[in-house]
Amino acid sequence: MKTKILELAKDLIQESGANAFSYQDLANVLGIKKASIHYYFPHKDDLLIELVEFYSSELEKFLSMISKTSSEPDLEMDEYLKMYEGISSSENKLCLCGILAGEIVTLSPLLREKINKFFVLQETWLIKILMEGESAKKFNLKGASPDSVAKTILASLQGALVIARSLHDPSFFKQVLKQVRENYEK
Amino acid sequence: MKTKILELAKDLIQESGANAFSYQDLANVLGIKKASIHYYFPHKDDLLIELVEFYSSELEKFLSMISKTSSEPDLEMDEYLKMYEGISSSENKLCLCGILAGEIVTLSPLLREKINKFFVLQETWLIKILMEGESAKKFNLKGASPDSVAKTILASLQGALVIARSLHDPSFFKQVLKQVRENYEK
DNA sequence: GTCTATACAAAGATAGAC
DNA sequence: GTCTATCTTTGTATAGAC
Repeated sequence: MKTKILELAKDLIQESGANAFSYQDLANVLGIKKASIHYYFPHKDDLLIELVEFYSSELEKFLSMISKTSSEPDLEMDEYLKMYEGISSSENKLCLCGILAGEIVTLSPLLREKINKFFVLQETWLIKILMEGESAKKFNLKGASPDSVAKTILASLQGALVIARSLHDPSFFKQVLKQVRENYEK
Repeated sequence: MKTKILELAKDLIQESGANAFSYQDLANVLGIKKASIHYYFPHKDDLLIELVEFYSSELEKFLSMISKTSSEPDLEMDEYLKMYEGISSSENKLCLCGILAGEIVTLSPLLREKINKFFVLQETWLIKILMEGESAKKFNLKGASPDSVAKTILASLQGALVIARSLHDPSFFKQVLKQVRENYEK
């Protein structure tokens, strides 16, 4: 049940954010009473923290899976971008940490840290891949630092998710994605 | 007083979002009772709609002011990007419509339309400037369409605002900004 | 582990006095 | 226009029975 709660909370928050979703929403879908959810997560913050940890560990697994499956930087980057495409094509959802970052001011200090680690994790991974791709002559950063390009890719993807969803325009995301590749492709 | 309410609501929402701010918050700062705010804006949605209209008209004025002051596309673009830098350097704030877009699922249909018009307004302006810059041989879009580049600039800036604020790292925004220029500079 | 019941606070909103 | 007072609903949370 604990896992079911986390999975559902993830979906609901990716749609509405942390402030607009409630234990009642969870209870309605799961067919239990909201008091029962407090058994697993006494405070909402407990749930949010565990959720971000869960989400981050999923990402971590995904990123290391990529590196094992395909050893070519360009293919690894493709897999990474495909992950974002998946979020964009799932109706009405954003990246969990992207939507939470928009609410960051209203969240607890510990939760903020966890969210920030999520971004740093991606940035670090991107830098690594970009450097590998450059060394292997697969990428061309056109004089920019891997650091700058990594940050820009991350920002573009997160921003594109938000705007594309708002506009109900999946092609918005796709166009940005295509343009993002220009930052590192030869 | 109506203007004061709008100005304050703008600040509060740019920090916390529409769902996490209340009439009580406004009343506390303005030194009046929350019932008094209902006199100006019977429903919260009324306030939000008028606020987005207000914010969009400010943007519209700003964009046409740019075009009158400096007639060079590259300088106009600089002014536009400076506006975003201003948001990023104002502690804890995002673009009003950026933060609302993150909450879009929880907002009224009319409000959604207004928010979307805000993005379209910027995109349209960016396309125009990019095309002018290309014609004047000031910009180089490297084979990409003005449309794609405009969407990417918009997404990058909005995403960078969110992440930079979350990380408490103004340099994150600055690095992305520098990289964004690579999309159109010669 | 899930329930009922309940406490407590906050939010959006309205009525009517001044 | 602003106030007091009040209503209604919702959200977070806890106590204690089963």
